[in-house]
Amino acid sequence: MLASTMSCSTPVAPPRPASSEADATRRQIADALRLLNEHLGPQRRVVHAGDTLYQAGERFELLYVLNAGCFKLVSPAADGREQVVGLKFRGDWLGFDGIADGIYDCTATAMDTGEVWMIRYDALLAASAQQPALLGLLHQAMSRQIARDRESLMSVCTLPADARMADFLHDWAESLAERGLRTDQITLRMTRAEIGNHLGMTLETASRALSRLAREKLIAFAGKGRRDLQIPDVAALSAFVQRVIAPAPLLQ
Amino acid sequence: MLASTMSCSTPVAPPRPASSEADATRRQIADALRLLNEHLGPQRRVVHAGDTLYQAGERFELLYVLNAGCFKLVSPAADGREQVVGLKFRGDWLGFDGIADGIYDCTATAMDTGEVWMIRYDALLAASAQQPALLGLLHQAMSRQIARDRESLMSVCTLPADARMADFLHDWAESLAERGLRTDQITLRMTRAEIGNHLGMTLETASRALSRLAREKLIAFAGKGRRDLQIPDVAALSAFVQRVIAPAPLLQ
DNA sequence: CGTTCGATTGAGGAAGATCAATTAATGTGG
DNA sequence: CCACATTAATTGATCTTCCTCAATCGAACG
Repeated sequence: MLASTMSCSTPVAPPRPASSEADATRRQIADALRLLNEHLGPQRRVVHAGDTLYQAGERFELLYVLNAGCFKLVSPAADGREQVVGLKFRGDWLGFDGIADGIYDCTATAMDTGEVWMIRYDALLAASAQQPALLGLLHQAMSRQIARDRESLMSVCTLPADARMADFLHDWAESLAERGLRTDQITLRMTRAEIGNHLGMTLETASRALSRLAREKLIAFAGKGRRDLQIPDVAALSAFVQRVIAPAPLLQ
Repeated sequence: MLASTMSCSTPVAPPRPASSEADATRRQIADALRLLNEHLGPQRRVVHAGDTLYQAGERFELLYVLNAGCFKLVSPAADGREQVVGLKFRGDWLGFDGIADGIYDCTATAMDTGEVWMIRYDALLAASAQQPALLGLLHQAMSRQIARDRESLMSVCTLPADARMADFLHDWAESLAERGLRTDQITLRMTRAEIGNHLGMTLETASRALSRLAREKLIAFAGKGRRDLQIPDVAALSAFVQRVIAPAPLLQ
């Protein structure tokens, strides 16, 4: 299955025994996918970097569940502003924003080779009459998304640029870890401009933040370009965030 | 019914014929409440300013639908940070964040006298077997919330402080208008610190932003205190946002 | 009537945006 | 395969915005 050969980071066994929490998440994802597969036999679609699943403004019909690869969600405003509002990994659902008004309001673009399962919303509802657990999956995924979006908002609202970048990388690495992918070697498939946009800073500030984190050995650039990076210690990233928040815990 | 006597703004007929769009929203809300009432006969609860429906960390059991009044949602981070992640008005649902893990992860506090309907999540699911429209309501509300949260993120990420404040006031006014409440006289039931927190700025910056908007006649302070304010022209607020975004559309 | 809390306003400083130049990576046509 | 064009990333210099610190004012409350 594609899941084991595609992803944003090199998809081999995790470098260290995954925590039980990460294990739980991975099992949850596997169970969810199995359930969907058994009861809906969803149509598959292989995507390549740059492919879009749907565009803002299109009529909503399908939800997508990501089996491999990674996606970005870009939301356009009427006035031309664009915002990277989210990143999606294996097990994540896409398209919820279309349910309310029958129109997607962002664009989902693959950043990587991957595979998505297409779920007709009406078919899902119909099938969930027989199999209520399907509904549980949907609600859980939507609920999680709401919670995750709030964390993004908090990050942007309460952290300075460097910490925001650290928090972002931490989340990314954790998302990979939860899925059993290695986190010591990840590839950001976004430009500095896109990362900056997502984090509410300019591309220059994003670049500088990465440079500073590298200078402090919290990350390291692998490969030739500066898109592959290495996170020696994921926990050190959140420690950095904490340190920035805590004003002066020393001497007192 | 309480709906007609309580709200964040003086609850009389709208000052001008509501747009058909606002009408549609109002009808949608009324229909949704009727449906919930008929099929679930939800228990009611009257709340007063400061009451909480649930706290972050509590076990999830109930969803709430707001019939009157307004609420704020505050999300606490492990490290002590707090973020006002949303504001809720009549017709809005509260508690979605609890579905995924069975635990609420924010605190819902009334900012006003109001009435909420309590919906047992399991009862809702059970009832929706007979009445699929109930499920539609739930999904629509969750989907809308996801879309709205993204708009918040975009506002924080792309707008300078003044425009962010203008956008915030515009959204607030529009939320009231959609519900048939007057928008020319609204009461912000939050301190400057809370508003600033929600918008990712300090309380001083929030205060200055309000002062500047007042200086430009986009808002006016009513009453004696500075919590009641008047929005002579809601559209002018979004025009202001546009003006800030557009670099220099003149002469060229 | 004083106390307290919230709001406003000012002055100074710091974080981040903008402008600009340089370098590195990628792609293209010869 | 190389020269060249193009796009992304980095870094520096400057300027703006916003934060921080502080003082003052106003309203609400006991």
